[in-house]
Parts: sequence; C-alpha cells; structure tokens
Amino acid sequence: MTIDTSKVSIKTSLASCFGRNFQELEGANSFLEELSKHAQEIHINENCYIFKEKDPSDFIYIPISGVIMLERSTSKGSRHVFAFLFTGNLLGLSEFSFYTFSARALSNGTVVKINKQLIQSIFERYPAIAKRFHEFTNHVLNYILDQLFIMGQKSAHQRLAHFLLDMSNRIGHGTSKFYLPMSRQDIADYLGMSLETASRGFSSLKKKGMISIQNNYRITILDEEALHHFADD
Amino acid sequence: MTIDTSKVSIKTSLASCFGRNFQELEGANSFLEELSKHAQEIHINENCYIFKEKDPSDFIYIPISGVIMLERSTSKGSRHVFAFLFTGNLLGLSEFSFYTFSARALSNGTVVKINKQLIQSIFERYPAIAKRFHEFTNHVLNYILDQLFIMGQKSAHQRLAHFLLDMSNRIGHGTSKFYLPMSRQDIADYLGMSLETASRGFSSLKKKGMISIQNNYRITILDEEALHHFADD
DNA sequence: CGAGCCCTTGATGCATTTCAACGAATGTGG
DNA sequence: CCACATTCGTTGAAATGCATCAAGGGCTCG
Repeated sequence: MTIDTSKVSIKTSLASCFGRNFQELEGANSFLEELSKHAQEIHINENCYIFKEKDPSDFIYIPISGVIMLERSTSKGSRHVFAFLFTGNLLGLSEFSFYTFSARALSNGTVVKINKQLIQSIFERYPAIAKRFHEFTNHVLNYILDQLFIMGQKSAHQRLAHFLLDMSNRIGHGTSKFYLPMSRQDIADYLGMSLETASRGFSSLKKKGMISIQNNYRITILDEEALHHFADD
Repeated sequence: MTIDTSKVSIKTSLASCFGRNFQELEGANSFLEELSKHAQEIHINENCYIFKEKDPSDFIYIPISGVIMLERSTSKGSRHVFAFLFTGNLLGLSEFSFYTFSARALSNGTVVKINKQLIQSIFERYPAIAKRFHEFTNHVLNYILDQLFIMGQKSAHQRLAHFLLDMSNRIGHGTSKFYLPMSRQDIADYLGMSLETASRGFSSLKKKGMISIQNNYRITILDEEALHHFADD
C-alpha cells in the first residue's frame, strides 16, 4: 500500500509538480520519506472515478501516468469538463471539506494518494514546501483565468484552436504530432459547445490546412503559426 | 504615507479578507504593526488604474472602499472583465513577476498597498497568516471555477441572472435592493456577451417580474427564488 | 460480415451579435 | 431656464453562429 519514492516515474512526477530543484528545498527529503511511508500508489482503470463531487476531500492526488478529467454534472443531465490532468499536475487542491467536482480516469493509470493531514503537517514543519505548493496553486489560478478569458471572448472554433495548441504543449511537449486522450464529447464539454460544433471545428481547421487528422484521436499540427493566429484573432 | 491599522474601516477590511478571528492568529498583531509602518493607504479616483497589465507585480492591494474592476484587453480592441472587487476582497495574488490584467477603480475609493516582500517576510515568520492567505487564494480559485462553469454551460440571460444574484450577495449582503456600480458594457464584458444582449437580459428579467429597475443602476430583486430557478435552469 | 460506437456532415431553427435608430439622463453655454 | 450636445441604455431588424435534429460514414470487435 505504500509507495516507492525512489521510482523514477514518481520522482519525475513530484519534480514537475513542485519544480525543478525540488530536492534542494528544506524538508524535501523528509517529505519524500513520509510519502513513502504513508502515501499510496493507486492504479485506476479507464473510466473509473478517483473521487466524486461532494465526496469528503480528504486526499490530494498526483498523477503518475494516465490522463484524468475533472467534471461536474448539471441539474439537467449535461456535463461540464473543467480540466484534463497529466503527469506533473495535481488534483484536490480544494480547502473545502468536499470536492466540488468529480475526477475520472480517461485511461488506465496510476496516482499517488496523499492524506491532506499529512500534507498539512509537512507544510507546518517546512514552510519552503508549503510555499512551493502555493505557487503551484497560483499557476493553476492563472491557467483558469486564461481559460475564462477564452470562454468569454472567443468563438467556438477559436476555442478549439486554443485547446489543440494547449494539448500540443502539454501532451507532446510542443511536438506537432500527438494523441488526444479524450473524445469529441469530452472536448465539447470542456469548451462549452456541442459535440457537432467541436467536430465541425476539427474539419474546418483541417480544411484550412492548419491541422491534419490521421484518425479520430491522432492529430498533427501542420501550421502552428497560422493556428496561433487564428486562435488569437 | 503610512496607514492607521486602528481605523475601523481598515480593520474590517482585513478581517473580511483573513477571516473572522484574524486577530487571534499567531502573528496577527505583528502583521498589523508592520502594515501600519510600511503599508500605504492610497486614494484612487474613478476610472483610474491601480496597476496595468504587464506592470511588475510588486504590490498587493486590499480595497477599503470603492469598487475595483479587473480587466484585460484583447488584440482586437475588445475587453474582458475578470472580476469586480469590493471591500473584503484582495488583488494582486499573482506569484508571477507581472500582473496579467489591469485593475481599474469604478468609483473613488481607497486601497491599502502592501509590498509583496513585506507579505512574504510575514509569511515566513508566521505560517498561520500564510495559511489563511492561501485559504483565501483557494476560495478565489473555487469562485473562478464556478464562473467558468457558468460561462461554459449557461445562456446569456441565465448568466445575467447569476450575476445579479452574486451582486446582491456581495453588494447588498443579501438585500434585494442594491446599486450596481458598473455599466451595462462592463457587465457584458464580464459575462462574455454584447452590451445589447445584456440590456435585453435586464428587460427580459423585468418583464418576467423577477427584478425591477428603478434607474439604470438601481435594481431590486423581486422574486429571488424564481431568479435562482431561472439561473440554474 | 454485421453490430455498435464514435465521428462527420447536412438541414433547420433558435440564440446572440451586429447594425441602426430612438429614448432617457446629465451637463454646458447662451 | 431652455436649447443643445453627449453619454448611456433600450429596442427593432437583419445577419450570423451555434445547437439541435437527423442521416450517413468509418472504425473496431465480435
């Protein structure tokens, strides 16, 4: 049930959450040690929930592999997708006692599950770690602000262009060819549009020669500059 | 140039930022003392900027009186409004070295201007204060997530209904009659719609008997329950 | 080969934007 | 105190973007 913090996959995940020189921070080693004692490495199957909206938010999760989707369902059966999380992200930041959205695995994967009280006690002993963590929160905040900006200002097809550029950075680390781990419906629910509009967006960008579509999930960005230009209006 | 932390207005503003029993926190008094020595109370005139996008983000501001609007302008001359801030809010949370939006006063008012380094040094000495501050950040994050949800899922008139309910809570503290400090254009830019759509939204809600409009800026919520119901679909 | 799933495409209708005109409130100078 | 200009909000009509409804196409897996 415990984890092995010497594993490369876990180390890199932690490093990309907490920053490059994480190991040099005061308390970093104690933190890792406590994690290896008390944290759990959990495997999650495709389409299974890590937690659901209104569950008590007692844990924080760090994705090691796989893709996670944060979603909330509306009174009317429809669904909003808040985010797609990859290695190097972090979920369960909430200071509330309940989660305000659900977290679902889009693919088989593993996460490190950390008790919040453990995190809290580390923070109290090692302010440097706490500071890093809160810098992370701040980056999330800025990311969401950008998303809010895009949702408020851009047309459906522009939002899709933004999305593809973002995915290219986050999945392919900037490579033009990458594999989308989510369905058209997921993308539509993330960008606040219908499935059909999302699909038309793909077709339109393809016709404009900005992207090519090998198959439904495999995309290549052909003209990144044009895509950027289109996205930013 | 320094501030008087014994002033009731300043105390209540700090209390509503940092929570009810702020004074009981370890380090609260030192914090207040340092503020009275090093922070500044600044008067801002209507329509003047407190800071602009891309300015170095060296300060944090706490509104004491007046209303502040956070905005960002697009490449195409249009504008996005991120938030309206009142007493008890806080601006300049960013951990980046530059602000990612501008802050403009919608009315004459005063803010307390605090050097970030001062805040940082307080945080290092008094973790309890830091913790409170980061809880605050977390509330902001959740607020923005809700906003994102609304932007992605709701129709224009529903977004307006949400907005009015939010303003009723924040301005009138729940009273049904309140004064909107922003123009229709500001509201439209906040909710991602055209000025005309915002205006039609007001008319429509009025015709449905949910609100009444004394004059452009003075609004009464007549049927809060119906408004809630309409907003939530 | 056929079933089922997801994606695409077309046609239609509704929501929202855009363009344009009008109305209400405010301020200014005669 | 009254024309007049100015600013801001409302309303109408036309155009557009997007959702919805409906059908067809291409995978994948049995």
